[in-house]
Amino acid sequence: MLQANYYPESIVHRDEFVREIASILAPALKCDRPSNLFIYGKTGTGKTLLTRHVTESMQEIAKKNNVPLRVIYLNCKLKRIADTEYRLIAQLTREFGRIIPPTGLPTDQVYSIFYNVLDSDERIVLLILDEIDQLARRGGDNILYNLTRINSELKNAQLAIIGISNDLVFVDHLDARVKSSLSEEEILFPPYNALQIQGILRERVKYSFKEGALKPGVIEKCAAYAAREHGDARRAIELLRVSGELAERKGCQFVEIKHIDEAEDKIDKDRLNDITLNQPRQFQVVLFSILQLATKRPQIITGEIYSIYEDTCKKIKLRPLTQRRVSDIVNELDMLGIIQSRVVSKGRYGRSRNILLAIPKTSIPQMKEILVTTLGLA
DNA sequence: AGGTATTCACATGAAACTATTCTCTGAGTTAGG
DNA sequence: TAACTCAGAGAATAGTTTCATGTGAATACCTGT
Repeated sequence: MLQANYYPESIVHRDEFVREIASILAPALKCDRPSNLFIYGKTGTGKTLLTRHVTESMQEIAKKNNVPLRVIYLNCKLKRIADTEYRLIAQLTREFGRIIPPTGLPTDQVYSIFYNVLDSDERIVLLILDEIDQLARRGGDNILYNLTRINSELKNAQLAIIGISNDLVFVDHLDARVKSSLSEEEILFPPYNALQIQGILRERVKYSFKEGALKPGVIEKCAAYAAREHGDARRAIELLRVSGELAERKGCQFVEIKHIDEAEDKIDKDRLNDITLNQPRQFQVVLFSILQLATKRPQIITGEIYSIYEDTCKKIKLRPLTQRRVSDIVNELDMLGIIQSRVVSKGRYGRSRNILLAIPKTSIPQMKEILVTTLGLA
């Protein structure tokens, strides 16, 4: 019950935003095109949740009143679904019941199929693009440009876009035209504070824990922990869930504060192991090289990594990648939060990236172990 | 001493390439009328 | 002649390589005092 994809009935501490979103989108219920809406805020602040909540209830009302309203939700980060221009349009077209192959067609052809289905009936379409920043990053902004302009080509249907992003500066990098039309309306979601997170947790606890299963202070501690991490409610919920599982597995009657610490530890470890196991081979080799170096000294630079990396490749008979690519891989490991890197100039001695391991020392041996076995290093 | 100019060791960007998966098209083939 | 088969052309994509250009400050190299 306490899972990330579970959408609660009631929404706590966000009434004003519900109202705001609803009022912006309201014209859709009268068959008018609402303004495009752009919502941004950090992860776990309820952006997606609220948007879906509002649009879902709108859909119900529309159904009752026979308004031809269609809401489409797409997460642009989903690999192989909607993360490129072609796939996005293809997926949209599929939403209208057409079958579009995953590859093989020219993009403009898919566009025109999409125009046709979309325009085949009179209707209002609300397109929710979650993590829209990913889309713009990978595909450039002409996808968004095309989408925002689409209305002028439609005769019957009308399309409004709701963009959701957790990158706060994302809009600034957009083309000015796209920017202005995409954010006709803007809403900023602030992070929750500890008190609000407590409220959210209490609400959820009602459904997923037995009465009195939590020792006093547990919720407070969870909330405090999450608030420290920029008010991410999702994290708080996950923490509570894992604590519950741990307590249960140990046969404890109550969830206690110590379970939270254990849970925190477990979540981190699981995440790390998961990443290490599921990365492509080349990533694993790079990571292994970093680990090798990191045990010797705290600060590492790109050049050192590359030479160790080359040696390792030789050992396991893997064709080494170029330095250029390894540099990118290091960058991606940074994104994943395994390392922390910073570009520094060391004057006469060049310019490089200073790399620090961002994982607890205690889990290094375990990670190494995993890598050694999966890579087949003797 | 103070001021420029160099220089290192990569970073960062853009374009082009490779291999894979998939569609569409049209020529050639086959089977039935 | 209609239906079928199958090779070839063309797309999209992920993951790279190639080529080109950028960069910040510790040093080297002046210059005039």
